[in-house]
Amino acid sequence: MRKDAASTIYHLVRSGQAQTQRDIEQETGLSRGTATQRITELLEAGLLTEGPSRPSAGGRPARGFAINPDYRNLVGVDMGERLGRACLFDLSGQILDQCSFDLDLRADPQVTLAQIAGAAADLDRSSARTAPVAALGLSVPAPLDVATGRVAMPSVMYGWDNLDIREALGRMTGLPVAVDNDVNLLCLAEHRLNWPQCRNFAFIKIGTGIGCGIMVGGALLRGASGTAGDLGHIQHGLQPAPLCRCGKQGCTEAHAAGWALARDLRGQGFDCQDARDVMELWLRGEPEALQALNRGSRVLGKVSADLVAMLNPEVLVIGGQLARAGEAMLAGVRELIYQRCLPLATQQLTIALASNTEDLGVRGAAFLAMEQIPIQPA
Amino acid sequence: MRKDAASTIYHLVRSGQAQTQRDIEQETGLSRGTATQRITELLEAGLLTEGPSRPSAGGRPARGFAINPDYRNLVGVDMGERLGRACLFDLSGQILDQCSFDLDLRADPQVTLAQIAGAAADLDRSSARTAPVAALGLSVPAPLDVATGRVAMPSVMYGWDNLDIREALGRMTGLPVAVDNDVNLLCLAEHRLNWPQCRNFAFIKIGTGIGCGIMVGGALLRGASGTAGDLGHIQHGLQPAPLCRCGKQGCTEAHAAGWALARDLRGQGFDCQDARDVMELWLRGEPEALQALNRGSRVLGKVSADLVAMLNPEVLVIGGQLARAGEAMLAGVRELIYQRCLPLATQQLTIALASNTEDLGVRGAAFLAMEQIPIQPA
DNA sequence: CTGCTTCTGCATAATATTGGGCAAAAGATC
DNA sequence: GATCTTTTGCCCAATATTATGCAGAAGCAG
Repeated sequence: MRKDAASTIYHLVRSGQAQTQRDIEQETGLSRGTATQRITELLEAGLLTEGPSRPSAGGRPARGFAINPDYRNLVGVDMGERLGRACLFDLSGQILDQCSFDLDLRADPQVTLAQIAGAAADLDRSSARTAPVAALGLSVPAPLDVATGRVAMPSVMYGWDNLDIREALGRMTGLPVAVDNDVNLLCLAEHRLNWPQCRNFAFIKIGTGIGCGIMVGGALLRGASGTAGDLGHIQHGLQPAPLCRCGKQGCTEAHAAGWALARDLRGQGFDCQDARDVMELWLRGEPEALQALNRGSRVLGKVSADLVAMLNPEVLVIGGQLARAGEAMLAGVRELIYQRCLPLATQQLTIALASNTEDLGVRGAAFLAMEQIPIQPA
Repeated sequence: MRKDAASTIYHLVRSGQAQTQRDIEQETGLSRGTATQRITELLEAGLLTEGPSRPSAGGRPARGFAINPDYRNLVGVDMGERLGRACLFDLSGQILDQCSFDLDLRADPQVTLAQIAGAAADLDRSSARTAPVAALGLSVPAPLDVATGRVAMPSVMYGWDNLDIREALGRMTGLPVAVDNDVNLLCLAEHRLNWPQCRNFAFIKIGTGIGCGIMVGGALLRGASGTAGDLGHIQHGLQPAPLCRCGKQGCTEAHAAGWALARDLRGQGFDCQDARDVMELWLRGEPEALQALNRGSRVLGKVSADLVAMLNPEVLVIGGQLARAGEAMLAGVRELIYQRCLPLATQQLTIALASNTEDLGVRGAAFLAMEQIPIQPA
C-alpha cells in the first residue's frame, strides 16, 4: 500500500491531474494526515519538488507540487526505417542528450538490439553526471503484441518473430524496458504534449505508410492482437484500384501513402522514391506534387471520416512526413469529415497537425517508459 | 472504505471475476482476515450466498460464493419505436415479470415518462412479494449524452432536448436510474450474457436502422459526444448511391438497413414497410427478399471490415431484426472481413449472431442498472 | 489409513489510516 | 487593519488493516 500510494501520487502529479495537497487528497481518497505524510516522504526522497503555488481562490493559496525533473532520467529509442535515434530525457520530458545510429531492419535482430543497448549505454554514461537512468522506452516500426513484447507481424521485421524484445533488451541493458509500436508512440507523445486532457483521441500518421493510434480514456487502444487503428489497409471503392504492398487492391495506402504518391510521381517522370522525396518535390513547388498531395488528402479524408464516425474522437491529429504539407494535407481531411460525419460528432471535433515532427517518436518512447515503469523511491 | 469494499466484492462476484475467498483476496488486495470479515458481513446481509464449491485442486476445495439473486430486484425498460417493454429482474438477470405499453416517441416526453414510471410502479408492486426494487435501467432509441442524461440528437426524439431523463425519471419513480442508448445496451447484454471475458467487443445492430456498440476493456466506448459506433452513416462509393434518411447519399443504412431493403422490395412490387416486413417476406421464401438480404449483408460486410481494421475486436456480434436471417446475413460479413482484413486481425476474431433477440434490450437496461448503481447493503 | 495439499477460521500484535480539533499561514475583501 | 476564506501542519484517540501463527476441515494419492 505504501509504495502504491507513492506511485499513485507520482502519476497524479506527473499527469497534471493533481497539483496541490488538496487535489491529491481528493484524487486518492486518502485522509489529510496520510496525504501529508506521503507527500513529505516524496519530498524528502526528492521525487517531488515544490512547484508554483496555485493562485488564491479567496483564501490561502495552495502550495503546488511538481515532479523533480532531475530525480531520474530516461532513455527513449526510436527505431526508424534507416536510422535509430536515442535520446536521454529528464522526468519533465526535456531532451538532455541524444545520439543516432544506422539501422538495418533486415539485419540479425541481435545486432540491432546490441546497437540499441550500446546507444543506451552511451547515454547512461552521459547521464551519470546528473541522475541515474531509470528506464528505457523503445519505439518499434511494426505491430507488437505488447503483452508478450514480441513483434506480431514478423513479415515486416524479418527474423524478429519469437524474440521477446522487452526481455532481451532488459537483459542487455540492465534497465526495465517498455516497448510499443511507432504509431502508438507518436500518438502518445502528441497526446501528452498537446492534448493531455482529451479522453478520446486519434492520431493518423501519413508518411511512407499510413497508420493510426487511438487513445480512449488516457490509454492506448490496442485491440485483440495489437492491430487496432490499421486504417492503411481499409479498402476503398475508388477506381482504378491500385495494387497495395499488402497484396490487396485499393487500400488507403495504395492511394495516399508516401510510397503510392512517389509511385504516381515516378509515373509522371520524376525521380521520387519515398515520402521524403515527395515532400521535396512539393517544397520545390512542383504542381504535380501538390496535385498528388491533394489527391492523397482526400483519400485520407475518407478513412478519417470513417474513423470519426466510428470512434467519435474529440481531437484528431494528422502527423508524419506528408503532414509537413500542412493545410494542403488537412484540407481534404477537413472537407470529407465535415461532409460525411454527423454534426453532433464534428461539433466537438478538433482537427490539427502534429507538432514537433522530429522528436515525436523518441518522446513517445520516453513517455511510455515514464508511465509504464514505476519509479523506485529507493 | 467499508462500503466501497462491499461494492467491490459484489462486482467481482457478480461479474464472475472472483468466486472463492482466495480469488477475492487476490483481486482486491485485502488480507485474509479482512476478506473473511467482509464476506461474513455480506453473507449476513444476505447479498452473497454460498455457491457451488470449486473442485479441489489437490486439497480442500474452495468454498464458492455467488450473488443471492433474490436480495434485490431491478426494473429494465426498453423504449422501442412503437412499443415499450418493462421487465422485472432478479440479480441473476432472470426475468420475473414483465409488461408492455404502447409508445409514441413524438408524444409529449412527460406522457412517455409517466408511462414508463407507471410500468415501473406495476412491476414494483409485483416485486413486493419477493425483494425490493433497487434500481431502474432505461434503453433509449437515440444517441445520449450519458454524462448529463440528455438526448444528444433531439431530431430523432423531438421535444426531448434539454430534458434530463435520468433525473426526471428518478423523481417520478423514487428509484436510482441508469440510462443509455439502445444499441449500447444490446451490446452490453450480449457481452455480459455470452462473451463476458472478451475485452475487445463490438456489436452491430441491423434492423430498421443500423448502429453499433463497442466495448473496450469491459466498458462501453461512447466517444466525445456519445456517437461512437455510428457506422450506419458511413458512406460507400457504391453506385448508384441512394438517398439516406439523414440527407446524405450512399450511407450504409441507405444500402443495407431494414428501411432501405423495404424500399427496394416495394420497388419490386411487394408490400413492405420495415425490417419486420422484410423478414416476413424472407420467411415466406421470396427470392427477392433473400437477394435483398444478400446485398445488405455484403454492404454490412464492408463497414464490418472497416470496423475490424480500426478496432481489432476479439468478437463481433451481429444482431437486430435482420440478423434473424442467420447465415444469410453473416455470409457477406464473413466474406468481406476475411477478404479485407489482416490475417493477424482475423485469426483472433469470432463472428457470431446475437442470442435472444426478444429480450436483449431490456436485459441490457437491467445490466446497466446492475452495474452502474451501487447496491445499498442497508 | 496416513501423509500431503489446499482452504478457512480465529486470535493477536504491529501498523496504518481516519476523523476531528486546534492553530497558524497567507492571501482576498472591505 | 479587521475579518473572511482557503490551505496546511500537528496531534491524538478511535478504527481498520496487515501479517502471522496455529488449528481444523476437506479432499487427493498412495
